[in-house]
Amino acid sequence: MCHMGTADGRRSQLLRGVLDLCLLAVISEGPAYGYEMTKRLRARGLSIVGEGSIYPLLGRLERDALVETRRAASNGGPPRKYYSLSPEGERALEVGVREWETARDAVDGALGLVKVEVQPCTSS
Amino acid sequence: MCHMGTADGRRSQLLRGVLDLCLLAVISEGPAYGYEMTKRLRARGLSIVGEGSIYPLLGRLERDALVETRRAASNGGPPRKYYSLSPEGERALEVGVREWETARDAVDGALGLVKVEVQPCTSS
DNA sequence: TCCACTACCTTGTGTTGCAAGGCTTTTAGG
DNA sequence: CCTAAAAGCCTTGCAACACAAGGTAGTGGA
Repeated sequence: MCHMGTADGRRSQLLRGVLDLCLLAVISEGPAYGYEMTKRLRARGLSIVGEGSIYPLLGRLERDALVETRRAASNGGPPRKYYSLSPEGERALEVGVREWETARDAVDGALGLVKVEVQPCTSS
Repeated sequence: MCHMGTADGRRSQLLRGVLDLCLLAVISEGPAYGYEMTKRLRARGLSIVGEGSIYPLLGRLERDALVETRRAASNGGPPRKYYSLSPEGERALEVGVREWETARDAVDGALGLVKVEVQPCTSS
């Protein structure tokens, strides 16, 4: 067996409770299969997301009926399992994004990071 | 015994790995005792933070020598345990804030939330 | 044949936020 | 004096979950 335990420590905990949201967001932009999602997420800055993280998560999303699955053969390798959002999944994504924004702003406030009001630079 | 378990569900998980940072940030603005920190955090939008969350966390911060403690009598009640940042704590706060910003931006990107570039409105 | 890549999944472990409850000291009411 | 409430502190037990590691299966090239 193998166990390393604390690989990155804090950073891996920062994604708690948001990874499923990220997955839903990725799926919402078009059906995808698990192996590809890790690459999509990695390309977006979530560099540490591995397969061991997302497959249990995808299973949970499927169990909660937030995603629908469909099998399709691949050109080289085992058949892919494509995930797409269910109507409930879309709603969960919207709700989750709002929850994330709220929590994010609260943390920014607690950390003393100034929230910048966006104002157009028109010469009034 | 008592166990409720899933009180809020997702929202409580969003604070994973950031609560200690929030605590360090609160302490960095002046020594504080635990009971008061929950109120300070609540006033800043972290409405769900309870004592059961922060006391084990404060213990961990103390064990890791990120904070220093000092006892002081209170006007009514048991003596307060004031926490203040150690030099290591200040450094950990800086590093942690940067990690949070990175993770936050990555999540924003993965969720498709547009990042606004801040530009000063000076008449150049 | 052997290796590498694609693609899926499971098991085990450590961290940690939280509910619930208990302890101590002081002040207020009766 | 006795009780109750509040201010403070702390511990126990649990469930959630991200991750490392490893396992399986199919295809194609050296």
